[in-house]
Amino acid sequence: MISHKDKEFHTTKDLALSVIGGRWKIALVWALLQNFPLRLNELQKLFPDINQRMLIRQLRELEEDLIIERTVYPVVPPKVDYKLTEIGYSLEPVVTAICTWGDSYHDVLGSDS
Amino acid sequence: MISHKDKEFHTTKDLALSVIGGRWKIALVWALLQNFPLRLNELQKLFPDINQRMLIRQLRELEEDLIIERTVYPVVPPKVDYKLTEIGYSLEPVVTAICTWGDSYHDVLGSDS
DNA sequence: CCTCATGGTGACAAATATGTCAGTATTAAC
DNA sequence: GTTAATACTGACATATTTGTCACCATGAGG
Repeated sequence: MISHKDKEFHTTKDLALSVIGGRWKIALVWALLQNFPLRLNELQKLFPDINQRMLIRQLRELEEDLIIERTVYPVVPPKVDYKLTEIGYSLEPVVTAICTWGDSYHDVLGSDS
Repeated sequence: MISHKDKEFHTTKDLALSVIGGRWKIALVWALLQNFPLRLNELQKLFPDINQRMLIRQLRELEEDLIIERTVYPVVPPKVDYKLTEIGYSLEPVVTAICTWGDSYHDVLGSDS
């Protein structure tokens, strides 16, 4: 059994899904794969549909799961940025596979209705 | 906007996640990638932790999303089997990427505590 | 002092996803 | 007539995830 955050998983793919399964997580990882370090307000501009509270929560969870790294600069006004860790960066093939599949799935849906 | 089941998605990856995001869906697709057509009771044996109701619901959703195909044989006792459609089968790279990443993530977790 | 920018937090509400339990239909075999 | 196998369905309870709203702290610049 794999144990993580008080939950138990049978397989590593269940573990993987628990990490990347959040509503906005793949999107956040995707954004961070492209634009290296991003500040909170930059992320808010990239994802106007996520409210700030939710955005922060998803970022915190990704941080707990060691996918991203949060850096606080001791300046005023505050500056904090987020970037992928090594293991986070290694999600690239997953994100790519999902995007690629999503495109072809979208095509399939489009051509049968 | 991509519209599907009354929901709107900005990107195809959000669409993809809405299809494969269920608690057991990747696991089900993974099982069907390996053992071609599977009957309900075979799936129940493969996943003893999913209760029947939930299993059927996930299967129905995958069917609605055109990932799997359900075949009913007009015999008694009833026989029904499930197999991947072509677009469902094309999820293979996604499932593989998730499994591969899950393994390395598991290793990372293991070696830092 | 007042305002602004930035990056937050806490309490709570609503929505969605999961899980549990009991019940249904068919017909063949005993 | 009773049981057994298979594949379900409906009503409901619980858990988990997401969203909303109001609020806080800092220090610079006016």
